[in-house]
Amino acid sequence: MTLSAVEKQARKVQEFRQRETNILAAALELFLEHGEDRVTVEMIADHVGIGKGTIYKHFRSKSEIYLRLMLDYEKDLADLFQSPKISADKEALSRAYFEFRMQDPGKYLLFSRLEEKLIKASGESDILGELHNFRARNLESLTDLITDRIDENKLEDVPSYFHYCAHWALVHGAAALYQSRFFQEVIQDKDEFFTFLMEIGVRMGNRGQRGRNREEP
Amino acid sequence: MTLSAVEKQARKVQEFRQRETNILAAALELFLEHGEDRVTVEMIADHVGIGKGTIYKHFRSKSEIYLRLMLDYEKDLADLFQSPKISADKEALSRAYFEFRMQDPGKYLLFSRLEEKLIKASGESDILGELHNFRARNLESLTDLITDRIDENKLEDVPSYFHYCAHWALVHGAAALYQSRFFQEVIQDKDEFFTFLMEIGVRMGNRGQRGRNREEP
Amino acid sequence: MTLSAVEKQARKVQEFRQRETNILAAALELFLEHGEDRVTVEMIADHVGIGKGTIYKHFRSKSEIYLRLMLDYEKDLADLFQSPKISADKEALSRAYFEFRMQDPGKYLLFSRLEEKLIKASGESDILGELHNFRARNLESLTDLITDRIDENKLEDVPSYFHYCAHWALVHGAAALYQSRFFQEVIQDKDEFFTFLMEIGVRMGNRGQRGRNREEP
Amino acid sequence: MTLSAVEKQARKVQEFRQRETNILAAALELFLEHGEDRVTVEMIADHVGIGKGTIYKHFRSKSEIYLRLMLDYEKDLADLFQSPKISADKEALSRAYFEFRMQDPGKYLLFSRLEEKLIKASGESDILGELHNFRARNLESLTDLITDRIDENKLEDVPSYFHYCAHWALVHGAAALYQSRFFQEVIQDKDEFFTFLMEIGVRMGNRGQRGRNREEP
DNA sequence: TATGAATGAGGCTTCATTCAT
DNA sequence: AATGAATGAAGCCTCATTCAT
Repeated sequence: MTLSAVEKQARKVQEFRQRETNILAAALELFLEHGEDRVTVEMIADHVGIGKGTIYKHFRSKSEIYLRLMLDYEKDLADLFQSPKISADKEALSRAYFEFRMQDPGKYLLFSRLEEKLIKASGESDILGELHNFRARNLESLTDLITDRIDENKLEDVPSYFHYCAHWALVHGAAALYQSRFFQEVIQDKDEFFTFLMEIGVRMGNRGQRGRNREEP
Repeated sequence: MTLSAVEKQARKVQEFRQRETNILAAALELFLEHGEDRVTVEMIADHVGIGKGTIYKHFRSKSEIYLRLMLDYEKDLADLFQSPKISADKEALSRAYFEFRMQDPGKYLLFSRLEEKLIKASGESDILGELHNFRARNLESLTDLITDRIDENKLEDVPSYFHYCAHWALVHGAAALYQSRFFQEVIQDKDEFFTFLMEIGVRMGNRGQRGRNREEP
Repeated sequence: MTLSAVEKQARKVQEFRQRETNILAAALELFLEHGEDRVTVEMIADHVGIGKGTIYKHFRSKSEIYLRLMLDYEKDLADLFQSPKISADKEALSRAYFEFRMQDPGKYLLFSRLEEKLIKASGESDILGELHNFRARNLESLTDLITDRIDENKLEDVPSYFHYCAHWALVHGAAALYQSRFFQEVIQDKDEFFTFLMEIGVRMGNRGQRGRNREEP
Repeated sequence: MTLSAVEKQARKVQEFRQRETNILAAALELFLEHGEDRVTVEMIADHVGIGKGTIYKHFRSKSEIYLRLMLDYEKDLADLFQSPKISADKEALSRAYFEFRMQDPGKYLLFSRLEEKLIKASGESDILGELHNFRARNLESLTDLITDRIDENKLEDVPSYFHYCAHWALVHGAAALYQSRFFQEVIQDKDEFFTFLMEIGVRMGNRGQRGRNREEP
């Protein structure tokens, strides 16, 4: 009987967590579909099938939903950076990073936008501290990887952040391109094009040849 | 006297036009400073020193201000593409484009954001048609330029939009990078870095060498 | 014709001011009737016959309505203190002050409550500064009056604020008593009683006789 | 075993009562610190260390907590009125009453506020009946005391409620004065001042001398 | 044409109270 | 009896847009 009580308690907690997950999922879905500004807290609640007030048991404000979503996404990215398979291989990592962002460019850009928004709204307060710490840690491991490659003369000898920032820029732009209504009509062969773009990204900053062209005589 | 009446009329028209310019300038300034969502029509009017209603004599809605601003910016870009000096030289054009966007990344990203917003808000209606037509025309001339270079074996033989889209992506990412609060702390030598990035952009997609390659014979 | 334009403008301003007055009057009436917490901004608007938003053209927040009401009331009181007839006669002033507060005890207590509320809500910010300055100025003139009377040996020789604070306390209590549902049933002859109380207030702190006892040998 | 069951039952009841006391104490503390409007039922529960729902096993509503608190306070006052030592001596009683209210003016005013609030909120329903009965009983004994003193020619010959109501007013005002942010800066010597005020209260309404009169032979 | 007062839909958030476990 | 998650009414405030002058 005591066990059953414990079980019940556990189930309750479980359900509560599940609800949080549901809220986040619903919010994300709606944000992606309509844009975060056109999604109200009430819409999210309705979409989950709960009351408006319940959302505020889980999140202090709409902004906190933004934040949680961003954090979760950044954590997923961290897993990538820590994955033993690829975290040691600069090219593999480049590709994995590219693919991570591009597997849902809308999501990536959503978070990009949210970050700006939160920064603007929060004035000086350091709401995004945790997020930025996270990201900084991700980049640290990169620095090592890049420094090694520079020492091996494979990468151009510039500050290591040149390399990863350049890569970040290309990937970010790729996502924006992917989402752009205008370019959607221009880019007829998406797969081919983004493969092309990814290869540029992978080789970008290589010594003696910036780009992916190894078979040069 | 009739002349004076004509003159008066002309002055009036002149003033009216000037006011429009002022509104746009004020709007742009405020959007950049506070973010478009936190700028009200009233703020714009106050900043120009006119009444709120007057703005609606010039623009049907706040969105139309967005649109006009975007259009004007795109026109400036068109001037670049038509400039005889650089429109024939792919590298020069690349650089000029990069610099055009990066001379005020905040502005560029503002319009990027506004475009998304308008698309989301307008549903299916084709508000941005004019803008997109404009842009398409700009790209057309590019296509020729690129095709020629491909024929000369200078550029990789892929559809020409591969080239300019890749370039667009990099530039877009560069702007985002420039504006990012997080990366502002990472990138210590902005000038150097963005020169590095521009050079990547300029050579990107070149045959036999993707990127800039100094030690090439 | 120019005149008529000017007149129109003046009338507009006049109407705008009138509306503000109406809002304040409506707010006061409703606050007194239902208690400030049970009165919504919408109720006030409805009572005036205007839209909710209009209220916010005149006042930044509900609190600012509180504040304006309090300030207006305090100004009325200031007129009393500056009135040449009574401002020189301590007893007359006492009576006038008593009567001022007691002519609408509910109003007085409303403002008393609002003051507490604003202080609690505003944390450290000095919203009530203007109000308190006002009041302080009112008290200054009192200090002189009282000092004189002390020198004439008419009032007990204690710090002058002893006198006016004691008086304040009695008047405040009188107002509370007047409004109290419980004491409304106890006090059968209101006029007589409050006259009695006022006389106590007037003589309070007199030398050799605290109270209104004239028939002392 | 039966005994133990009885004991258990007794302990349960005991604990239940204790919890009620705790709730009331926590509520009072929080109301005093933050103001009753800014204290939620949840805050009270947290402060006691129990669940929010439990509070509703003890009190039907938040208002009922108000009521119980007020009643308890009024009971404490009743003890004073019934205390044999002072209940026979009008002056001692005056002082004791003054001190009772002034030993925690914030508490006194809190209940004063709550009473108004409940009256306003309850419309016509007689929620405060019990409280008022209580209070009326307290005053009855006073009436006798005062009547005696009037017969002895010590107090002015006015309805006895004149005397105690006047006193009530002064004490109430004293409490308000004590709590007032504005007067806190004015009154530099609190102890001295409130002693002064109390003495006024004690002698108030005395025959031939209203107030304390030191130079009496 | 210029104005700016008026509007009211709509968004976010709070919190007393309920109720299933 | 105890719990605390869920609820939704209700309140405050914003702001794009309209319209009478």
